[in-house]
Amino acid sequence: MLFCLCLYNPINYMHTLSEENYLKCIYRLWQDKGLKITPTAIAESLGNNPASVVDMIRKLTDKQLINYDKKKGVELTAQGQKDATLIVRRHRLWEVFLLEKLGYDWDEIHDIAEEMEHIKDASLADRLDKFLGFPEYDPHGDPIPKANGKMAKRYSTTLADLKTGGYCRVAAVKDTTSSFLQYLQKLNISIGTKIQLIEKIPFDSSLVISIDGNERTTVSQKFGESVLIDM
Amino acid sequence: MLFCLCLYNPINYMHTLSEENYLKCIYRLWQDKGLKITPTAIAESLGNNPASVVDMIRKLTDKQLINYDKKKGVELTAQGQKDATLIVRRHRLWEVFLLEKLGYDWDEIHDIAEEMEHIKDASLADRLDKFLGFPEYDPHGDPIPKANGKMAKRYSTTLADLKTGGYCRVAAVKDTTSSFLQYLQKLNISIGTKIQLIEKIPFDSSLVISIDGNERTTVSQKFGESVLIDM
DNA sequence: TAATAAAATTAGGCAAGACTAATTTTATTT
DNA sequence: AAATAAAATTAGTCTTGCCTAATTTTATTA
Repeated sequence: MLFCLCLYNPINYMHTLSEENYLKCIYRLWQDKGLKITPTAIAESLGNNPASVVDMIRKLTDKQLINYDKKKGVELTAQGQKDATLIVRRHRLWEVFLLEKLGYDWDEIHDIAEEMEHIKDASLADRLDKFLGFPEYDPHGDPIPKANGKMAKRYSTTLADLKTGGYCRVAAVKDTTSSFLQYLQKLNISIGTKIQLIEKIPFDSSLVISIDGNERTTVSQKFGESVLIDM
Repeated sequence: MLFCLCLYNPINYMHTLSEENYLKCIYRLWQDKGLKITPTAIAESLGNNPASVVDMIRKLTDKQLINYDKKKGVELTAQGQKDATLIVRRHRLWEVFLLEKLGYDWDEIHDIAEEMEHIKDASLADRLDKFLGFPEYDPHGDPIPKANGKMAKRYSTTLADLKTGGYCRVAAVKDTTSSFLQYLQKLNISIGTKIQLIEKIPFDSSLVISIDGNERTTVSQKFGESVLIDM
């Protein structure tokens, strides 16, 4: 009887804090680029040692949340995708709550949501979603996965991809560090801000832009690659 | 210079999950009764082994959050009281949020708040407090500590203390297990419900009561001792 | 007061999840 | 293809926070 249970319910739905953070990290790497997800990439992303990552890869493989193949790298299983999506859903919903309901600033919410996303209750995300009015995007412009796992369009074109003279609107940000978000605030850029690319400096790919039709400002290539746009 | 830092800033404001749970437990034992707080009492309350408690007593003593004396038992230092009060404040505020904003039932909120109380952000409790309209009591009738540490009256008289024929109103509950709260709901008892004690059975101290003027019901002594009243 | 019971403590161990150092495997150059 | 560099892996260690078992201390009772 116990054997049957093991056969048909092989998934352990409770994950540790650490497991959840690895899952989320793998999910993010998978979404960000189509690249192979290596232990080194995960280690860099989490600020951990590759040796620790190898340990966790074994653990998550045993729990059937990922598959690991030296050639293909790490891949989320269907269950792993589901679980990671739920964590991301909770994270983004809490960000909306913190900004809209508690009045936090743009640059403060990420770190707090980083803790709140791990609160485990079967109906919490759905209740919060309803309470917030089923938002489609979080304050950084990232789409919030729905209860069924589906989500709105993810923006992938960056300001650095815009061609000279072109116009765009800021759709999302690729970086959630407070240093970047505070810089954006200083430049008066938020989600929806209209930007024109005036010139691209060949030497270092710096961008000369006009924010909301105002005077020109120069920003770095790194900056341009961190701003996702809608054309 | 480092030495100076140690001298004047001896308190470590970041506590682990486990440390916070011990602090909260000690705080509760201290509030519940004026009894000596022994390692065994803490162990029972947390469901841990006394040997583990002794380890943590050493750790919390080193962090200057408690004092331990074999004669007097465990006592919270001023800092320990402050930190424990903040955890309790967060717990009770989240309970209000979960019930009022997310529509959870009375018996579901305690366990979730048990996780949420550990979210660390300097202004979170104060923002949540404001968002909720500065509630005085949580859904179980426990007073919510204010930002300054002060709090409204705690009820201490129980239904079992009421004298025969006397009337009271339910002010709070001493037990937050879902089995107890579901039983209360079944009996149609909530905070504010008017109860009359009709008779006390000498044999086992069972109580014959009338809820909201309705027909008589008999409840156990254990039940009576878990209901806090306002006379 | 001596005997017994209960509580507190010490000693040693275990699992999780991180680390370093050493080694093996894979990729990249020359 | 051989040499070198980089990545992956293994082995062993550390800390936290728990455990059990054994021992010591304190309380209780005959």
